[in-house]
Amino acid sequence: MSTLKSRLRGQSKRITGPRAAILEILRKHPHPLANKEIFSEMPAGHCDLATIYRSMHLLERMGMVKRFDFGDGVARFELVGENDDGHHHHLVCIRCSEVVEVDECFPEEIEREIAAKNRFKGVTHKLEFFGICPDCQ
Amino acid sequence: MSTLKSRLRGQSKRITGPRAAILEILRKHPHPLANKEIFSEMPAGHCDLATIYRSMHLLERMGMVKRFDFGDGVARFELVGENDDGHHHHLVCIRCSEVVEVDECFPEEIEREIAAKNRFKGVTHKLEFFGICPDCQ
DNA sequence: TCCATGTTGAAAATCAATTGCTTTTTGGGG
DNA sequence: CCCCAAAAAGCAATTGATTTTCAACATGGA
Repeated sequence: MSTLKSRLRGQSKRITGPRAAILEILRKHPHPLANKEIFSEMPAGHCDLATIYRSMHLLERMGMVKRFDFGDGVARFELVGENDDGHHHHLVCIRCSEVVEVDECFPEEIEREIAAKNRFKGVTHKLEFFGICPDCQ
Repeated sequence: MSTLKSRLRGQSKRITGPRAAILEILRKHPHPLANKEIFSEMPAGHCDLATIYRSMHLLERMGMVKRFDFGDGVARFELVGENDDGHHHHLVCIRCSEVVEVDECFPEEIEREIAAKNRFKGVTHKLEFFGICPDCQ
């Protein structure tokens, strides 16, 4: 949370109730959360949904959260750890939507080859796995 | 086109102007097209956008087109070749949106490991690369 | 404490995609 | 070649996620 404060201050952004609440909610959830889910986790006098959308953009720009796309038209966010760029992938059950974090990543050498072959710079990737979880089989 | 006819007939679906036009447009475009792009490529008395949306669902279900998601909230489609499941990936320029087809794929062995480790069945993946193309650097 | 500026709430606006419903087409049968 | 039921298209309205507008409000440095 101190990280949040210093980073926000560094950009003359303010520490507000909604922002702190959002980070608190993300901190206690191990999986990517949709804005609506964050919204419904909001304690009591919850804030406006638009505020959550705005906050997520801010936090994403600051590199404090990472956006994930499971292809269902809903953006989900995860807190990014201290010394971590948040780059990782997921295995999602197409039946129940259970999400498992995946440690494996696309091989760097191959990515470099792809970049070189096409003369692209700054190449990254988005990768998510889909399947049927043990409970849904 | 003959494939289209036989496949459509086989499911008591009809061969209509809009469907033929859509496939014709996809055939002459080597890259994934958004529904709106297909719409604007429509000759003269173009059909309704809703018809394109409905047709894409049908063609996707029939395995004649493949849906791709570049993370910008717009679905794009590509024609699937005869003896091909259409599974491949793209390298997209984040500046000008140029798209290059990528032959490389996520290593099967690793995908199998991921599936096994988590006891998931029927695991597949969505993978797209992003970077800056030669012209935009 | 005061003030400039960043933020929020609330409602309206966007945008892609979907759906309801009426009118047209398509294609097998006569 | 014409008829008809079913499939498909046109068109308008709707949904859902996300964004924006704008007035009211809160934060933090002076």
